[in-house]
Amino acid sequence: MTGLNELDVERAGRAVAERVGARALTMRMLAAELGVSTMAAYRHVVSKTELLALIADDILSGVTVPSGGCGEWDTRLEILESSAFSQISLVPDLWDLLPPGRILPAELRLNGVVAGILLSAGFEPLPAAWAQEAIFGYVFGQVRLRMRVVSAGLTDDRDGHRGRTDRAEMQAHFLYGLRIMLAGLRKELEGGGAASCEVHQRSALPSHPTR
Amino acid sequence: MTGLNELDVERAGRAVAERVGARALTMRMLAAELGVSTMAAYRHVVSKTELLALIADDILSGVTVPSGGCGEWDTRLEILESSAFSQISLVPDLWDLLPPGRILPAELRLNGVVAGILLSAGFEPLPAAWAQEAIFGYVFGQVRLRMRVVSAGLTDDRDGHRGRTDRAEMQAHFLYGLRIMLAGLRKELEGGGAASCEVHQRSALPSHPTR
DNA sequence: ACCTGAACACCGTTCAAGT
DNA sequence: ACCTGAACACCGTTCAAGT
Repeated sequence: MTGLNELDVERAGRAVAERVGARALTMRMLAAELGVSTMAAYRHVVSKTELLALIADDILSGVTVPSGGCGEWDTRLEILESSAFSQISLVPDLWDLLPPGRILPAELRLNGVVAGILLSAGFEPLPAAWAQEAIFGYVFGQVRLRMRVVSAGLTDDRDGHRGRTDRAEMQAHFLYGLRIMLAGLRKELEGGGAASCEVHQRSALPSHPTR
Repeated sequence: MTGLNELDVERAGRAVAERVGARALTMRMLAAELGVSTMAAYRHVVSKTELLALIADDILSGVTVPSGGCGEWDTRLEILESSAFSQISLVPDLWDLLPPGRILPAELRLNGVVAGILLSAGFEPLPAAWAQEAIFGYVFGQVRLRMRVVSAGLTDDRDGHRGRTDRAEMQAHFLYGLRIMLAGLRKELEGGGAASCEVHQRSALPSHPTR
């Protein structure tokens, strides 16, 4: 046929990464998946790091963006962030290996959507940006925590459907915390900015370990 | 002298990791820091992974645990988690490289403290556990986000104290989201469990990317 | 233009020696 | 018991050839 193209490489990379995790993914593995020599992929992606960025962008593009008339702002955020959580969970380790200081196009788009939802809810621009980062931080942190927990609890793995139960439980835990956060945001919206006061008060937090 | 011991190795490892990050830390670098051959450290730590676990445990041991009479439950949580945030931020990449499914002793201890604070606040055991995981997830997620942002914004780095400003701003953003979360928890405590309802309702979340 | 195979500069770690 | 130096099995990637 007419040879590889970037999409082939990205798809194969994503497939392998979903199976074994982004950390274990190897350029040689990728080549084997494509049935091609080790260096062939480099004709279409400049580096492994860049390949991972492509995959991550693709995965974030799969996040469900709720339409405007899809309920209150908090329901819309819940839909979006739940989808983000399950999408991000698809490829283990991927978000540990992304090039630092690099914002993916899909990430930017999602940030815009979330900011829009928060603004429509009545937040001022600055608090909206903070809230958006707080939520995103929560999502990423939960993905990380879940990975660690899942790895830890493989003892009762006798029947095959334990993994399924775990996924549902993961989602439940994630949703619990997300709703806590949304409740806090709702309160912030009504009560008027209790969270942002006195941020500069405690300038020197204890950063010296006791050892 | 009487040679190396585990503490020497851990301290040198931590020092190097704080400078260059846990990802860039190399066993050969560590040896150079210790003024010793590449393999010498292996007499005292079984692997690089285990060394990182030691460092991480040490760092978490430095988290400030507020004493019982130190204000309301939410103030105590704020103190503890702020300290956790700044401690965890000390060594870049460390929490990306920790052995999966491994709970550190210091982590266990902190979990216990947080759980105790939540129980004393009036949470039932199960919601307390969920809330604790939600908070921890947030903390880890913020550390990750901050690393990415700091790396991204190195353009206006002309005067030397830009890093300081960033650190303060990081803390401010972190605190904002944490207080949102605490406000949500307070509401949960009063209003009675709106967050945990209907977690099994939406069994199949959209996990198929549009591509 | 696209692919290959050998090679390079790393890495964590094993192993046989040295003291 | 502790340390060393060479070596091994990987990695991502460069480079000179091949078609």
